[in-house]
Amino acid sequence: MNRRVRVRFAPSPTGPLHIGGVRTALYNYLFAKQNGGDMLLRIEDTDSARFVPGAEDYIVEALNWLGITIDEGVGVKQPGKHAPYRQSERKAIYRKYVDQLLDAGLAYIAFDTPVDLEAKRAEIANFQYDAKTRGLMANSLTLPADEVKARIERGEQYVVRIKIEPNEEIKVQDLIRGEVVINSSVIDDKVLFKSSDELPTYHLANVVDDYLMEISHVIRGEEWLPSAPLHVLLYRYLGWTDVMPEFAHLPLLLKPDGNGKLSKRDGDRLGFPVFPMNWKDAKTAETSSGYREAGYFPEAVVNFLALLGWNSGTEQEIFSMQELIELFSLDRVSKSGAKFDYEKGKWFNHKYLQSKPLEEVADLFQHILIGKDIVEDSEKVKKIVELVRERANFITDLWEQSSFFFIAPTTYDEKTVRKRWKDETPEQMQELIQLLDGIEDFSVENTEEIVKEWIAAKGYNMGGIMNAFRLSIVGEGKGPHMFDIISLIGKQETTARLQKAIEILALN
RNA sequence: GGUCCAUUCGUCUAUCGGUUAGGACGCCAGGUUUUCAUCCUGGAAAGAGGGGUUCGACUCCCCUAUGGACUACCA
Repeated sequence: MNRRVRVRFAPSPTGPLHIGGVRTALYNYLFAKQNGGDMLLRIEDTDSARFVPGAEDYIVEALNWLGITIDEGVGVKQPGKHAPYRQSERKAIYRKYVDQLLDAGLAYIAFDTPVDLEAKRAEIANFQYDAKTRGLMANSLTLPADEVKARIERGEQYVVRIKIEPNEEIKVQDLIRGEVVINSSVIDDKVLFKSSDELPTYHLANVVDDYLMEISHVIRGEEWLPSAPLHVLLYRYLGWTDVMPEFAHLPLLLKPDGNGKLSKRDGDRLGFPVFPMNWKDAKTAETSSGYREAGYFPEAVVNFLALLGWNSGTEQEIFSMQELIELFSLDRVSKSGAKFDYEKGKWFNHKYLQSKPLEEVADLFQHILIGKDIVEDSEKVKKIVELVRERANFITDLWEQSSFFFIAPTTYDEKTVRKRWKDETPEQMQELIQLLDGIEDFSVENTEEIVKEWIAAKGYNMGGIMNAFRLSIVGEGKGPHMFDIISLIGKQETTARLQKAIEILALN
């Protein structure tokens, strides 16, 4: 079948979008764009009880930040011809299909309350609502028609369940896993619709919407694989087999340590973000950290995520979104779950930080400086960033690497002092002050030449002088080339810092 | 418990019957450097186990083990 590629990302607004969901969205997007198709965003809010305000906006903003653009649906100015794209707003649409199934005898009404079901589960081991047990329950298959009618009229709550015929091999063709076969006897008569809120459950809403929205490919997490046969059956029951989308079930993102699927809690526990952006929980007032606020570039997050479960088959590791769109393919998606390796994520960001235009990085750093009430000439900031960025993984690391350019040290790293500040040092530094004070041209080349000549002439030890010099200027034994530093902070600041170091360190 | 999916270095992965099993992150060592990083070079590090099929299996099949998902009037 040759039809337009249309995929959807269909999250449930029960909280912030988590990184696994982001990857699902990304793969959908890459697939759609590669095939010149459409990417839809549909909000699956059929569970009124779990709805979280703000979650939808969060999802839209996160996708936007990452550069995963939506062509149709929620978050788009002109949502599209299949509006609305929020399932809660599509109530009226689903009822029709529920009735169609009911009329055809492919679904039935069940009155069993959660309490009844609980009791049955306690009573019968491995209880499942299916062909074997539905005869024991209170439903339109066991109750006389007039009683069913009466109960409904009385306002009794009910659900509509799919009627699964037992003992049939249901085949699902999966683009990643090949053919998956399941016996219909192990599928239970899933609830399709609940009268309590007049809303369908995921299974029905999902199939109906995918059909109506002309979805060609369903690309979703592996957790859906077990219910895929049910969905196949639903397409059949509804008479839509010929336009059933193709399925691709993505491997899961697993915890970096131990076992299990990566969860929201792992972020706090292991100290790295599992969300694209910060999220403030309205109830607990807790904030979960996000990649954006942690200093990640969206390109790095996309690149990192793209390679968690997919590879190009080459040894290339750095890909732009455009390259990913060109190269992505579902048959190079791996089948097994991927443990989430945060260290590699850092490396990706490091790579992007190095390859970004200097102006862009400097501009981002300026914002951090402003936040610290530091006002500095942009040309100078650019030079500083140029000197220190290779040692940073994140924009936020830049401060730690360069703070001494802006603020003179007030304390001196103890270990470095012990190692680098000798008895003869104060006198040497005093001489250095004199020397520097006499230099007119404070350029890197000039100061370096003069100081080195002085060291040689005096017969001093190069390392001894330079390390003490560094300690005085930086406050510890780190940082870029000394002459680069002093040329940026200037003569006056340099000599002042030396003077101060001599005074303070003399007290030890 | 049941059903389904999966299984190559610690991690992400390449390999689509014949390779010294390759790359990347991380780790270790060396080099560069006035320091710390960066960077460069090198190194250690893998086919879960057992049966088949085959001239030949990481690769195909079966069993076992292990991991994971699902098993709600949640998605």
